[in-house]
Amino acid sequence: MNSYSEMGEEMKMTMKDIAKLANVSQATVSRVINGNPNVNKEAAKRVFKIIEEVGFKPNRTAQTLKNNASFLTGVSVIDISNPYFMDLIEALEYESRQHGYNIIIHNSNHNVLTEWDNIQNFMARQVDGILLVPTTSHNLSALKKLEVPTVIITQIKDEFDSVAVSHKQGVKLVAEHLISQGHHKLGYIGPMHDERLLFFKEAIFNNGLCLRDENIIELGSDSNSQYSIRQDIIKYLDTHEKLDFTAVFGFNDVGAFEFMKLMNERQIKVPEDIAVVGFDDTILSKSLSISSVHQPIRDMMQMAFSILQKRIKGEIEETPIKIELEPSLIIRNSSK
Amino acid sequence: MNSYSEMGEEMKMTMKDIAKLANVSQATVSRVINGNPNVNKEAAKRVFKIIEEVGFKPNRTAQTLKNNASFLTGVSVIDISNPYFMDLIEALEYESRQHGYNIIIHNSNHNVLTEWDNIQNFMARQVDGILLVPTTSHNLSALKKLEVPTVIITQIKDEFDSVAVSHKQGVKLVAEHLISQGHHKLGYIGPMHDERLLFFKEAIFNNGLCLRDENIIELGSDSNSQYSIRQDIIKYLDTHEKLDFTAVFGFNDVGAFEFMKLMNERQIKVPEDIAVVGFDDTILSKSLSISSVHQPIRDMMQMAFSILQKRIKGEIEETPIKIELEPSLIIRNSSK
DNA sequence: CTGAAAGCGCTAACAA
DNA sequence: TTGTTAGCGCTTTCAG
Repeated sequence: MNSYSEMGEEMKMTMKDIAKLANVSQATVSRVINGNPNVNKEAAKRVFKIIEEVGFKPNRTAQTLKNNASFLTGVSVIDISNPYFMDLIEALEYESRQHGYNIIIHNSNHNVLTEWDNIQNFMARQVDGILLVPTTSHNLSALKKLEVPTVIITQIKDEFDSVAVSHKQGVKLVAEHLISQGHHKLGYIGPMHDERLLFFKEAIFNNGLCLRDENIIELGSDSNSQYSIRQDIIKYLDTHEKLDFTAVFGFNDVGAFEFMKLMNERQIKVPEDIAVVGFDDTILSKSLSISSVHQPIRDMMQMAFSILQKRIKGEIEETPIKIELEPSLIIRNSSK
Repeated sequence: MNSYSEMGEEMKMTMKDIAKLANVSQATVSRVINGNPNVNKEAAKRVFKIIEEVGFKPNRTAQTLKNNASFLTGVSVIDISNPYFMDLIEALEYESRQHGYNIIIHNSNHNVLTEWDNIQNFMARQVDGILLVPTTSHNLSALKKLEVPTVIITQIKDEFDSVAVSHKQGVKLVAEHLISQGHHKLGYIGPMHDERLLFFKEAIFNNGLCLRDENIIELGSDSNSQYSIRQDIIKYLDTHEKLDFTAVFGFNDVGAFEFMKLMNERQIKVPEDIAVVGFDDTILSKSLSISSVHQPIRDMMQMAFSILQKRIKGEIEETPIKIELEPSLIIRNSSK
């Protein structure tokens, strides 16, 4: 009976234990595991056999400490309950697995302080890189100083590698679609300071129309939970007896979705009375058949990860890489 | 001089650096950080100041190695694209953050091998514990041998701490609800081997009725993606000219949801022609107003995490803790 | 109160 | 082809 199985409670094996069992030095075990060719075939075979038998796995923590590489990536998103970011996470879990990486996921909840906490935690955990959906630009300069490989996702930010869809183009598609459907009075659901609002106004203006302030259903920019979005829309509806627009654009699917549900509840017909278009093309727009701007999430995350990898390996020059993909508009029942 | 400092990249600070700057030994820095009271107030203040100034964070990897505690938890779920598991992940991210833990999330994709990979990876990463939504019971005995603190979630498994909702009770609520609505011919959407099917049959039988085999829309048990579920349902619909049931129970929301959408597409009225009930009460059932069995996810994950913590600290006896919560049925338009 | 030193599990010179 | 050894950054005796 081997000494390792003598105890009822088997201790966690280390290379030292394997070495003893295989009658080699611990360094040789390390060599075998790391595929170093300068090892006697017989010895290697012995080592492999033992490893197999006892199910040994090298301690990644020790490797991280020694190699200064953790194969960990930190991911911070602004709202984990939004299906869009869930899709992002799904894609990232897949993508990182393909490359032997693991991810640590954090929700910043639209909170700048929490986001900074997240970043600090990533650093303490020795992540090799960070993928960030930033709350605002608030933490970016401090993050830059940390000099940790970082790719900003879903937004394009100065001085950072960034992968995103062109919001401007996506919003333009929405505006032109609605206008081409004969809508002249448009509305918007979303935060005031969002670039999608600016682009929407711009696109409308370029078509000889304009977006009236009264037709903006403002959402609080910090608390974008489904519940608070619903409340914000209700507040608007309660203070506006009659809606002065025939088509509305939700800056994201959650906004469009909640609006859609409220319309249903109030017996207002979509698209007959009001057309609705969302953004992100999540399960929300798919389920209620809401037109929405589609983002190629898989591609985006694949690119983001690939850039991050290159950055980690130092394979690319310092100038930030900006990738802006073209979105497409998926037209569904809510706007035709 | 290595390539990093040549490139002007500031090296990562260590306790040694802080010690030098504060004119104390590295051990003292460690004491200060860990709140050891036996440190000169002045010295401590100096150390704190430096730490603050340079933004030092102790290396968690080194701590893990030394302390044999990582404050990492491994989470493996069977289908990350299912909103139900996304809700689970959201709750776990929140819960673990509250306790200073981080989670590593893996998708096993209903694949036993992938699940075992995930577990191996968790071990290599030195997680303090594992939260597992098991694919099958296949890996459980091997997992047991690893002697790592583990809590099984969403299912109750022998020999393991488990936290779940009573599937039996949930399914019973569904059956009784449908029957009380006057439905005598019932259908089921889901895998053949799932316990929910057994419980459904049982509950129906206890009400003097039975579930006919022809009314089972079988879903492949290994590939539960939204797409394949849809395909399975389509296959059934294509081979059954007329549906011989007036109410159907989807073993999860994805099944109910896809069925619902197909009914809409084929102009079959819900609930007039067919009533639909799902399971999990996810955003899917909420969006299409499908009745569904609600699971108290936040509570479940809170309990699961709490048990895991106690297990990690060795605060509880060896006999597994089983927690089975009562589900509730949320009745919506799809069945009334 | 404080510093020196051992060691967590691993990798990578360096010798042999 | 091997073993010995020196750390990676940290915590914790053990002396002083």
